Amino acid sequence: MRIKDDTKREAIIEKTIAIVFEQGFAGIKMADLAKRVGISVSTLYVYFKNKEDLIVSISGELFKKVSETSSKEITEDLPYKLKLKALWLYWVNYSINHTKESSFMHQVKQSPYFEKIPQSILEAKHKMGKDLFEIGKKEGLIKNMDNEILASVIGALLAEYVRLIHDNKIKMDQKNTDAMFSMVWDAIKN
Amino acid sequence: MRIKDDTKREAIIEKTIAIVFEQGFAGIKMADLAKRVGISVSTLYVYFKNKEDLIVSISGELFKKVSETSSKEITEDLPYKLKLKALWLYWVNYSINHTKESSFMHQVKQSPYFEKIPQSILEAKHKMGKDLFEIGKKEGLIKNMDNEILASVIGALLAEYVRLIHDNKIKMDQKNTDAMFSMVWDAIKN
Amino acid sequence: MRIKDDTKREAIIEKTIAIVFEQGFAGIKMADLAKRVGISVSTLYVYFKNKEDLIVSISGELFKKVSETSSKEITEDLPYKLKLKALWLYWVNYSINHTKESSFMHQVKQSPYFEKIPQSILEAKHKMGKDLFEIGKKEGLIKNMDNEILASVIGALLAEYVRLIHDNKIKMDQKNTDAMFSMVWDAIKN
Amino acid sequence: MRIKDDTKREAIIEKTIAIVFEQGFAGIKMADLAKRVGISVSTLYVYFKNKEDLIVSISGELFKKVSETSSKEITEDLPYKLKLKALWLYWVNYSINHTKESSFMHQVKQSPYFEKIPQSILEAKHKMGKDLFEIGKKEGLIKNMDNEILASVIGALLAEYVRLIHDNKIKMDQKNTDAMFSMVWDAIKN
DNA sequence: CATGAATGAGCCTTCATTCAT
DNA sequence: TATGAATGAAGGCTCATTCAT
Repeated sequence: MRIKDDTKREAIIEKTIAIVFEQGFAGIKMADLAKRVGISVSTLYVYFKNKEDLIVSISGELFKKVSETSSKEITEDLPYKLKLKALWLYWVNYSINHTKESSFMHQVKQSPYFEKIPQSILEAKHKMGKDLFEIGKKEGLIKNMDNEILASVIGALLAEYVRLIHDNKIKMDQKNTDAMFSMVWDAIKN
Repeated sequence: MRIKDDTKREAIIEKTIAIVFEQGFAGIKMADLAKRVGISVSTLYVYFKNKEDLIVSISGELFKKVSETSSKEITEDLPYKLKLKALWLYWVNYSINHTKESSFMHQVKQSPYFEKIPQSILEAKHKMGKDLFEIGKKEGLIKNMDNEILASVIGALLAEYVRLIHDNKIKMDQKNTDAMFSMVWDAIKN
Repeated sequence: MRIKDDTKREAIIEKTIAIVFEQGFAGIKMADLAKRVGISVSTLYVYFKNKEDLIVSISGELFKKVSETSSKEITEDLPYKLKLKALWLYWVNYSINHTKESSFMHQVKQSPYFEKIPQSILEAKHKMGKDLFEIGKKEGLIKNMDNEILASVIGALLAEYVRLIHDNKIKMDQKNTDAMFSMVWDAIKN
Repeated sequence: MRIKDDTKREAIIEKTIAIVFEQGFAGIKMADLAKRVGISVSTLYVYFKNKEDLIVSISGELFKKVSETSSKEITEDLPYKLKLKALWLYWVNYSINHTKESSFMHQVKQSPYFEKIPQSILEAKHKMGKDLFEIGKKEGLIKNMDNEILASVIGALLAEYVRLIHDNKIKMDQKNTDAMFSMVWDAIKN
């Protein structure tokens, strides 16, 4: 018996993300997806139980990967603000270079599928932010606000910056990036 | 002949907004909507040409109303920061008190329906922001950035605040509101 | 109380015929028709019981009028062939000058509505043809065939000629008309 | 995987033609059709893209088949008139034995679907007639008229004959067929 | 008589999912 | 595992006709 083809699974994921980027979740039609991947509809169901499983699985994997790699980006021996900026820059770069994946995650967050993602995966992401914010607050560098708020604010401004760049409203150069981060920093600094 | 009931149109709009709040645009089923309103499906088509017309019409009316009323909120004789804060507060209050409408508008912005809204309606909204920002920049009070960016940042933070409140992550009290606005102000101030 | 307006009835009939000419029977939408006439849908139902009644009534009136006027065209003191040609010319002219009415009658004949037309009206039409053919056959001028066949053949060639003219495949000039009639005559003459 | 059943496609076509024969194009209801064939409605859409595709495809196939087989009927070594008569007889027979298909083609010609039939298919049909008429005209046997007219006349008389037979107004025997063809011939001969 | 609102009954089409090989 | 066929369950929209003033 043939073994499930990992390449095929990757292809399905890639095309799904592409479709969501282009047309949103409502744009995922199992038949279209299969055609884009170059397999038959039924084969889709060999790799994913159903449409929801497809989306939730992809979401989980994306969130997991992002939180894993970004936690590695935290360079220990840097002043707090620069440490944050490094992370911020990493995120901006990731978002720009992985536009489709970012878009996917963003859309998932506002969709009913988000609740179906295993809590464990999301917690890892929260943990990292929590640690970082607690340090900043303890050192009196950033506002003493709920982590959720701080994360939201940073996330929102990040998303806006990326959106503006993607829509060609502004360029992503040193100046704009610095300006945008200074807004972020000014917003949360004490 | 039977008299056209203006209440009926209002009811359709109200229920539509409620559905979108609960289940997003994909949740609008003409049959369900009709049932909720207490009319027959075909009657829906007496008031709106089709589903798209329903959504776009409602969107247009919402944006129009919001830009009209909020422009009235700009109190002339107040220092710039307070003027902005007053407007910000108005928006926060509007968003909180009109959660569903806000959610509707937010969702429209990210949907393909947004492009179908008559340009004239959206321009009015842009105009107000533009005027306000130009003054602030001329007086050297806020960062000399593209209006689009400033509006995005303020909008994003506003949306986040409202979302946090709605999700019961934080309370909407004087302290939090002030803190949030200070983040906004710090982000854009010079 | 206002009296049923004969002008209005005529207008309905005229517009119905126009619609059928442009889009066939399937193209008759009561709402469209009303709009074209400039009255409300319900008013349509004041003048005609329903859609079928509308079509059947119009058909009946058209067939009646045509058989009445064309029977007047039979000039008594002419040789048989010329008598027939005169009638043929009258029909051709009528068809050309009343393209829409002709088209309507033609379409009715092939529709289920045809059977609903009162037999009495159609008989008058048959009678005229019958008389004419009987004379021709008695005098040995035309083929001794069933009247139905003769009428069909003449009618078919007439319709074709009119169609060709209407589609601009040929012009309606003396030459073509003569040629066409000679085909008719050659076809049925003894 | 289940094997696609060619019989099924044929069945759909057959039932469609039957419906059109009985009730015209307006009588085609996808649900009824599916029930007649004994499949589900959605299966219909596996074989044909939509209703229009169903009708146009069937039309195309019918016209193609007819023009192919009838062109084979032209026996080379026969005097012109007899060659024409052979073809005419073939058509009459075809029309009688394929009443429903003939009716379908006749109705398509007068419907908006006709324009959707690939030009290439129709051209083959035209070509055959053209060749035949040109020979006749060159030899001075038939009237020097536009091919379109000649074809129309023959077609119209053919259709009438078939209609009369089908409606039981006359029988299809040697005598009537000969008489009818003699009308055709007399109409077009020089 | 005149009318605009209201509606029920249909009809076409889409699509995720399952079947059967 | 892989697949094309098959389908049930919707969902959007149309339209002739009736209602109520």
